[in-house]
Amino acid sequence: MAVTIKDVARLAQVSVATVSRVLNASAPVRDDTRARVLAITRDLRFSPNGAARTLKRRQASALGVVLPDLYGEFFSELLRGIDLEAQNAGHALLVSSSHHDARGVSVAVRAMRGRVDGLLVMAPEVSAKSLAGALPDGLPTVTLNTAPTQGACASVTVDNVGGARAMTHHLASLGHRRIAFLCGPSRNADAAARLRGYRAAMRTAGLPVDDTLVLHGDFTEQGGWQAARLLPETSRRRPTALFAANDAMAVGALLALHEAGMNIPGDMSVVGFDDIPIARYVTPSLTTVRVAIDVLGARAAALLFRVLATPVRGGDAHREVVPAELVVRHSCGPPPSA
Amino acid sequence: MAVTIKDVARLAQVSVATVSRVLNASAPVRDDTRARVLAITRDLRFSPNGAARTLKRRQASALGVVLPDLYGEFFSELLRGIDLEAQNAGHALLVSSSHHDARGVSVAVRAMRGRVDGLLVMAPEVSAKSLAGALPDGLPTVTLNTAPTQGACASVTVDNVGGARAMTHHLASLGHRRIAFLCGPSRNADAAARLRGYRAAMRTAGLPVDDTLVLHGDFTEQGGWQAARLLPETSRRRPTALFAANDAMAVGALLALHEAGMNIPGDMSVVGFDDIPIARYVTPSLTTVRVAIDVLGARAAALLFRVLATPVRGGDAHREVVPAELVVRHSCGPPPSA
DNA sequence: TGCGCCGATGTAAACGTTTTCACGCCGACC
DNA sequence: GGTCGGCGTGAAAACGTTTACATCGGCGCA
Repeated sequence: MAVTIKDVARLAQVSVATVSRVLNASAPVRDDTRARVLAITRDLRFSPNGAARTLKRRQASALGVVLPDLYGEFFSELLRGIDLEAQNAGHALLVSSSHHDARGVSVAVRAMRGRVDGLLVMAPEVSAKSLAGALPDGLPTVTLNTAPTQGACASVTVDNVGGARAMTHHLASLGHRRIAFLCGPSRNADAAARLRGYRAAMRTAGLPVDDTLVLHGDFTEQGGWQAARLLPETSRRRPTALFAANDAMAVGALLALHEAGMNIPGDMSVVGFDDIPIARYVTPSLTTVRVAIDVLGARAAALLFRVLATPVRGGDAHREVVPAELVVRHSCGPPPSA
Repeated sequence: MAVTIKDVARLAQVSVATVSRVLNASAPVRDDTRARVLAITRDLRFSPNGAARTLKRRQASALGVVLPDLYGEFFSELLRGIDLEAQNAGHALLVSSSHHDARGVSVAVRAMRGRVDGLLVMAPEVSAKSLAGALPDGLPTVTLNTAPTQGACASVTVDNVGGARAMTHHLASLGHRRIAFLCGPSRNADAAARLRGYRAAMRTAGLPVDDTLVLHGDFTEQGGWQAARLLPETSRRRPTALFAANDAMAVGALLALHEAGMNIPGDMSVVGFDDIPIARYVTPSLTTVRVAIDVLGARAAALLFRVLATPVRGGDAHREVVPAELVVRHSCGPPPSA
């Protein structure tokens, strides 16, 4: 029913081989023959069947992108960065989201076999071990922001530790001594890394890491609101600064503290992580850590292409880290006692 | 090199046909045979080659998504809605963006032939005619928010006219008589429809549509800022309300008017369109028109599946409109004179 | 007992490309 | 003038599946 290379060949009175050669410029063809073939191709609006081409060439010109979710600006930016790089290389993107557990990732990945040349996998909530089990054997893969795999799998991560450390240091140097940290989901690798950075910086600054200073959150605005709501009622040992593990929670916290009649940053400093666009618009504007998410995506795609280009699948497990940079706005200041 | 169905067949001591039957449950197979095949499949971590499967089955279990861009929350939400619906139907998404002109759309679409079952195309800046030329013959397509095609092509659009009309009516009923409209890009179909809605409502309210009331913008925050900057200096015929064709521009305008020392909404009302998340967080929070973008995406995907399911390609050109709803916040009020 | 049917399996032909191999032709070289 | 090599082309074999068709044993039924 659909027009195939055979139809073109028949009408142009050449063999299918010649048509293929014309379309791919893969071998010399006489000028008049080429012209005839191209004319028919245009007339029939022929375009080669991607599946057949992929099958024969053993290369799909597509990258698989497996994401835990598609909600919010983070993924939008990530995808944009990836797309930019993929488009440059003439590759399409086969995306699949809502895969939170290893099983989900596994089925998504299996469905992609034979239709993509490589995989970009982001699964911050899946342990390294089960992820390794879910990934296929033959397919080059780059993991994004995932707990480090022992397997020989390239990866790109954000410098969560460095960013969190820089932020904590900043707060400490403003004079804060009791700095609370609002965690993300417990199994999330990003969240864990940020907590580590906070802890390390607190130690370096000679500040105690009291367990009551570490609050539990879930990366949602709602969660941030709930966690912060209880804060004003804390006794005199109340923290003077709140470091939320992501901006969404920081925004929620801002809201809660505001509702409780607190002055930010006068009574308490509140800071976040990610620098989502909203961070600039809340009042007071949010001090945070900027992650160039599109760069993260682009770097991951670029790395994947490099892996694809190297003929030998070296087990060197290339690892890249994209920097995270402190952005100081108006939601933090010196502690009230100072 | 990669493991194929033949390897499985050989090790399980059956024919490839039987393996296929087991994996697809397409014909009865004896229990012990099935068990043997499944065991080997697991052992070898076999998963069928998608390209081969697609080629033979003549169905890809994938949808093509062609977008003008990937920037910002709009596309993120759109994609999420589409993904939701596609995932339900067991389909993957092949996305391709940065196609602003008909040529770009054309190459993107051609690259997808044979790898997708249907197409979701969003190209608000491409005229109906050239879009029709770019779309392939055999591939079912649903256009999103695109100027109505005369071709028999299903489409889903946002009720831009209705939304703009509702907003204009709201402003008029607050007492505004000079309501300025900040346009989007000139060839953008959404922008054009919103302008039409504004004009219609002005007429209905018996208000004059002065040409000096219609400002040119480009849907960016920057553009909104520039357009609004000149506003305070306007003579006594200055508008008392500014209706921006999208939220990004409204936010820019808010900023510019603020910088010029104007009080919003005391001195001037500012409203937008889209209800992007930021709209809630700017001060004053932005009155706007809410478009459930994820619903738009989901509806489009659902419609495409329905088209795919109908065996006869009827030329009925199903058309769906998703409603747009007025959201009143704090950036608008009665005009200063009132 | 013979006929027909069904259930379980194998064989092989597609699907639409790309690519290897072979072939005929022409000009060049010894 | 025969051999050699490159250029343009066609025939056909892949690529990894699914599936129509064939085969074969066993069972029910007349």
